Amino acid sequence: MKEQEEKSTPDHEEEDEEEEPENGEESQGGPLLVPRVKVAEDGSIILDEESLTVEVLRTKGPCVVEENDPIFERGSTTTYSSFRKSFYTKPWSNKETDMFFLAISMVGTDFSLIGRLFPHRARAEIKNKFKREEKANGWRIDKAFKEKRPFDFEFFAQLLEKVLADEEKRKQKTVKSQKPKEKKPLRPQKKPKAK
Amino acid sequence: MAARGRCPGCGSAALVEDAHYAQQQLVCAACGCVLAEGLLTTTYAEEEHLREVAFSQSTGQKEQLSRCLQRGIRRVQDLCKVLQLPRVFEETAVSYFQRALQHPSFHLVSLEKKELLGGCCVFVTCRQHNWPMTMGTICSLLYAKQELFASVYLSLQKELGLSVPALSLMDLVKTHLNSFRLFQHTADVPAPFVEDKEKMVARTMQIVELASETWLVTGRHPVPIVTAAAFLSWQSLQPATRLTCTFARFCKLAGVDLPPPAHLRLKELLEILLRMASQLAWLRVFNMDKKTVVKHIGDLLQHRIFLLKNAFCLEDREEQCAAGPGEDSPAEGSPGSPLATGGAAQEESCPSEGKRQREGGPRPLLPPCLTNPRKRLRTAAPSASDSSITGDEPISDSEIEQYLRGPEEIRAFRKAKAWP
Amino acid sequence: GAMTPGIPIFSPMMPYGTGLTPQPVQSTNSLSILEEQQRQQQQQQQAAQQSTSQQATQGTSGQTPQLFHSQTLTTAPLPGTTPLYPSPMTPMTPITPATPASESSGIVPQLQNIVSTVNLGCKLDLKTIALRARNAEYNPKRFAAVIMRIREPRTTALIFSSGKMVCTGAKSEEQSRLAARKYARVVQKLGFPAKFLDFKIQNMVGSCDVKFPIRLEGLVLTHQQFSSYEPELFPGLIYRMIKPRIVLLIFVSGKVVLTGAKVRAEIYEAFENIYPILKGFRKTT
DNA sequence: TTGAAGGGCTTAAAATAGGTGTGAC
DNA sequence: GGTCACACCTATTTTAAGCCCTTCAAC
Repeated sequence: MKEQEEKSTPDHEEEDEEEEPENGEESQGGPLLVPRVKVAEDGSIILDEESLTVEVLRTKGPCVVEENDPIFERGSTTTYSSFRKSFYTKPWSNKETDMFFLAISMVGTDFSLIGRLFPHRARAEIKNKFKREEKANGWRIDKAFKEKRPFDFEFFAQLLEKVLADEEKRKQKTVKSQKPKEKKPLRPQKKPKAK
Repeated sequence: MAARGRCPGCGSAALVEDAHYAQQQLVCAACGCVLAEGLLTTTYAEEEHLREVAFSQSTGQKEQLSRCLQRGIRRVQDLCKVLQLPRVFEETAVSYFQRALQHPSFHLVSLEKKELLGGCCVFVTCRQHNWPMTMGTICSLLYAKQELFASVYLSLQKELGLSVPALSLMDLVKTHLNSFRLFQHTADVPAPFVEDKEKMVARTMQIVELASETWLVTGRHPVPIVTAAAFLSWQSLQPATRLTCTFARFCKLAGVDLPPPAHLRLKELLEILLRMASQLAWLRVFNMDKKTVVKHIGDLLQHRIFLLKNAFCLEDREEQCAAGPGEDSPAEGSPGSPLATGGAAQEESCPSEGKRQREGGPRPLLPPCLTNPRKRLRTAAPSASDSSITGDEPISDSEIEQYLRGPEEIRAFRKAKAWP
Repeated sequence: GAMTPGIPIFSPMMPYGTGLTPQPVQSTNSLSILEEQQRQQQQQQQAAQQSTSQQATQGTSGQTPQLFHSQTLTTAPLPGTTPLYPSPMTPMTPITPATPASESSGIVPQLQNIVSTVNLGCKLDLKTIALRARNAEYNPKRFAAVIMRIREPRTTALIFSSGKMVCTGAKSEEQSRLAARKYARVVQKLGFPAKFLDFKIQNMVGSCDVKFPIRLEGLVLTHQQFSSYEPELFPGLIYRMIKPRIVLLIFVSGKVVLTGAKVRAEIYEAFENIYPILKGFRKTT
């Protein structure tokens, strides 16, 4: 389904073939390794953690790993896994933040609805923005909520577009100053209908 | 189906099928790893397909065992084989798995989670035998999402009441260094970069130990710490030719990943080393920086106990200062406690705050999270009115009405939301 | 302009007496049933608090005594936490609660979040609520409840069509109750015959700072049966205390988060229990 | 080429509840 | 094969510290 974390162990670690696969025979003898955990067999209680006798291996000798080299040498892949779900959120500029407060005064705290006012922002981004502003500038949230403004999707959409376009223009200008380049029109008119 | 056709152990694509056991197996021709069906190369959805075939031959098996259990046990066994773990591990892991599946908490979990349960059991077994297994390794072998594996592992630990020892950093050093290709000449490893494994392991362990003593390890991912320590140890063993090699290049030619946190660990280690160096008279004249201090790591490690004691105010002083950097506590004291809060301006009362690092000035040895200012959004300090609320205050209509919409607003919103 | 709800009916006079208003105990007027229920709850809570320690009442009053002599809490050799001296075989970890169990930490955990529930006692049309309240959000496809927020006390509530409500974010029991009453009033103003039944604190989260760093790897060794420390997953140590049944998140920085309490005394008791243990892991050696 | 910074995720707890996954019976 | 009884997703809150990912700034 999803991806496939590309770099699935690309290379490293193929130089250890001298290890015999059938390992650890002798390691078996180490009774110290498995102090308890005998469990299974009788099926019954196994390992009663409850009785707090559990204690733990690490306290007992370093055992296994220590001289079990043949196996140990093989080492684990230790591939550092990083893939984790997280979506990048574009930082809110001052102007966009102003628009956020305007939205609050128009619709209140319906983040889903506000999300519709910000086509490029997901509902979760709106909610996080709200929580963040609440802590950093709680008074602005209060002020915006009190200043009721008539809800006008059209008006908001056009204003936002203008604000974002200006911002983009400014950014392009910065880039242009360093490397003159053609400016492309941003945010081409999109559905104006509030629906 | 992620990386079907590739051995997770060695990366080889030379896989052959081998009919042995009741199921067919995929075996890596390069390293001999058994990539059992379903365990490493299929999803549970695909396995539903394979099930018919596999179980048609398992007639003699205990009819009691559920398919899930049988499959799971095989998974555990196969995983143990792939990891080439001692035989005892397999038995222990299987018994854990049986116990887990029998536990009411895991009866009804999703297949996706059951899939990982076996891996968790193997992982727990490794930990209990001091086998330096990381979650990253297990997850990559299972093609599991780390956070999903984590939730299954934590619930297994919680529900079965297992005591799982922490991963030993010292053991991890030995294991992890084995994947560094720096111990023999190869095309991409220049002669001066080749290092003796024993020497590097020994020094890396000393550095990791130093990191542990100086609060750089607690709460942090283990692998990046080892990676950073390995780099420092490698550089210091032959600084003349290696000091100019960057961390990134080092990892690249060693053929290992460079996890992002490793950069931070390296930086933190160098800071500690610099402070230690400032206590050595014969090094002070050199005006050390994070580059040159590496040359003297050998000396620093040798006298580390003495140097640490001198570079930081340990123990006694530490206890007094510890409270200082701890920042604020606008609320810490207790609602009405006059003493603990100590007035309003508690901001930076202790002189040993933040980055102020005047040369050698003894500063308490603390975890970086306490040393670094780290600004954080604080909820506004509780006001007097907040604490005097009884919960029975009268509620005015006007207060409630501010939350209500007027008729026209309602009309506009009904339209906006497209509701009738 | 005055925003008058389109739905009249209810109006601003009936609310009084529905249980949403003061009249704590000795109410003599209408809706005696509701009042009775409230009273019972209060008594239950008080009883619960007393059973653990009478500190609770002091704490709730807002003026927590600085000293916080918790005799009743720590005098007993840490009841549930038997593991103080876990296994005799622990290598060289001389750590043992150095404190004479009767000594107080002098630190009072601060409540950070309270979760409470209340039954409004009537079926609700969530669409209507979402449409008429500007502090509400409703997305049945995403989540089957109206999410409502008020500014004072700053809280958030989940309102279900069954009439059940969850109030979150308050920093004290009283704030949580006041907030819940306000939500109920909003719902009433929208035309529903909301009551205020079975208000109950379901969870409390507290936090504090012991002011010294903690060796989590040492703590997990001697208290393994209660701890889970997996730095690969989370930087804090998860400590599941048995009595009181509280979960603590313990960090290397000395900061501690306590959660799972039904009454604040449990938070305090749990901290007093863990404090002497933490003191055993402050030093490097 | 580096880092710093900002935003969001991880962990714990608890109630609320519909829709759907799951497996025993 | 249907019922039963859970799992478990969505959502809310809050603290802790670390890690991930992106962007943008000095070199």
